[in-house]
Amino acid sequence: MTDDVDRMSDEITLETAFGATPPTPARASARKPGRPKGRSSGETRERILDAAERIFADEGYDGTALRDVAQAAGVQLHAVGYHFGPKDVLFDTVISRRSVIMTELRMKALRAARRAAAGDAIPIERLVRDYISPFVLSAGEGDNGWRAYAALMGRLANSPLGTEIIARHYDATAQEYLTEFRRALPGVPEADVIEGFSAMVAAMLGLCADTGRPARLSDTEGPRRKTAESLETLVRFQTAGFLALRTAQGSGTS
Amino acid sequence: MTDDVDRMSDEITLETAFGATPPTPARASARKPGRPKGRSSGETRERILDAAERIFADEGYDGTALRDVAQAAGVQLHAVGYHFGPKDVLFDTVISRRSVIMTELRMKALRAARRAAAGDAIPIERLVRDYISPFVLSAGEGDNGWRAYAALMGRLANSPLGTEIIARHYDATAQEYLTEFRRALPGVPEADVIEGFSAMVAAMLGLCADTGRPARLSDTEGPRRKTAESLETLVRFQTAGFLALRTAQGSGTS
DNA sequence: ATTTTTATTGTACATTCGTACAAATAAAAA
DNA sequence: TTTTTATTTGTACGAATGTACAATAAAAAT
Repeated sequence: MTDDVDRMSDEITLETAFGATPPTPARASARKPGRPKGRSSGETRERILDAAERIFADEGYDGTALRDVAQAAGVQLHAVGYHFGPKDVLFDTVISRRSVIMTELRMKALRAARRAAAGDAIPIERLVRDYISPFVLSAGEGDNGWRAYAALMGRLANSPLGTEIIARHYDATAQEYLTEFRRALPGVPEADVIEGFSAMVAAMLGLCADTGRPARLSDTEGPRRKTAESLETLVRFQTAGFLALRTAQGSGTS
Repeated sequence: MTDDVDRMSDEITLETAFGATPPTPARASARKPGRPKGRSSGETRERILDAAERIFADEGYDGTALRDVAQAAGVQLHAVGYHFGPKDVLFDTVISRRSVIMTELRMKALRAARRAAAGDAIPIERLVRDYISPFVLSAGEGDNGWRAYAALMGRLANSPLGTEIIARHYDATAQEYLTEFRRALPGVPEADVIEGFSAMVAAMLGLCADTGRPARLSDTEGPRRKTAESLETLVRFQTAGFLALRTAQGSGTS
C-alpha cells in the first residue's frame, strides 16, 4: 500500500494545479449535428465536467438534472450521456478529476516531511498543515472550479453516497497520514487519533464549503477574511487539539 | 435578543428528551377510508415525522420521495400532504420538532453556567461541553429518531438548503454561546472565535453523522466506541483548540 | 476516393415525483 | 337525530428526469 502511493511522480505543484480549467463560456448551442471542426473532444468533456461540478455543488447529486448540466456546458443533453454514461459515472468523474491532483499534492508534501524528519516522528503541526493546506488553498485561492469542488466535497462529507466516494478517492492518502499521526502521538489510543483526524477533516471541509454562516454569526461586519489567515487559525486550532490528546491517555477521564 | 431566549422554561431534561417518540411500527395500510377510531391524529403526524426523519437522513431532501415516507409511516400518500402541506414544510417540521428540544437543553445548560460563573467568564471547557453534549448524547444514547436526526443535521451541514434551515433554527442559540466564547477569549480576534466555533460544530456533526469512516480508517478492529468516551475526546480536543487561539493574537504569524 | 469511426444534434419514451381532486367514514357538534 | 367537520383512502395529472434511438457530419483510416 505504501509502495502504491510512493510511486507517484512529483510533477504537480500548487501553481500548475490552480487554474488548470479554462473559464466556462456556456454559450448557447447553435451548431449543426456532426463532428465539430476545431474542438478536440476533450475540450467538450472538460466543459461538461466544469458545469457538472458547479451544479452538483449547488444542488447536490439528486438535485442536479443532466439537462441543466448540458445547458450550462453549452451542449446537447445526449452529449453528456455519450461522454460519461450514467449519472453516477459523471459524478464520480467529477470527483476523481481533482482528487488525483489533491492526492498528489498531499503525498508530495508527506514525502518531503518524511525526508525532513529523517526517521523521527513528523511534528503534528506539519502533518496538520500538509494535509489541510492543499485543500484550503485550492478552495480559497484557486479558480471557481476549485471553489465548487471544495463546496461539493463539504456537501458530500456526511452523506452515505459521499462517504462511499470519499472512501474510494481519499482513504488511501488518509491512511498514509494516519500512520504518521500515530507515530507522532505515541500512547494515544487509536480511537482518539481517528477521532481527532475526523474532527480536523470536518473542520477543513466546513471552512471551505463557504456557506456564509461565519459571516452571519459574526458580530462585526467586514471584508472577507484572507485565506492564509483562516488557514493559520485552523492549523493552530487543530494542532492544539491533537496535542491535547496526549495529556489524558487511556480511556477518557471525565 | 438575549431576553428572547432567557424567557424559556426549564422543563426539558435529557431524560425526558430521549425516547420521546415511540418506535415506528410501519405496518401496511389495510384500513377503510374515513376518520379512524382510536387514533388521535397527532399520532399519525408523529409517525409521518418519524418516517420522514429517517428517510430524509438516508436519502437527502431531493432523494426522498413522499411516497416512500407515506409507505414507511403506514399511511396513504395524501395523508402526508394533508397534515404538512408541501414537501419543504414537512422537512422544516422534521427539523424543528427536535431543534426546540435541543435549543432548550443548550440554553438551560448555558443559564446554569452563567449562574455558576457569577459574572465572570465561563470556562472554555464548560462552554464546549455544554454546547456539544446535548447533541452528542442524543445521537449516541437516544433512540433511533435522535440518531436519524443527528445524521440528517450532519448531512445538511454544508449545503445551501441546510445552511438556511440551520440559521433559522440554531443561530440564535449559537449567538448566545458565542457571546460567552468572546468573553472567555479576550483579545482573540472575532474571526478566530467564529472559525473555532465553526470547527467545533463541524466536528460535532461529523462525529454524530456516523458515516462509518472512523471504523474504516482505524487499523484496529473492535466494538463500537462508547458515546461518553467520544464526547470526552471531542471536548478535550476542541477546548485545546480554542485555548490555542489565545497564544498568537492579532493576525496570524508565520 | 471510399469506408469507418467519432462526436454531436434532435426527438422520444417510460418512470417517477409533487400536488390535487373526489369519495368515504368516523367523530364531534348542534 | 341531523349536520358539520376532521381524517383518511384511492385515483389522477402535469411536469421533470434519466436513458435510449435515429440522423448527421466532420475526421480518420484504408
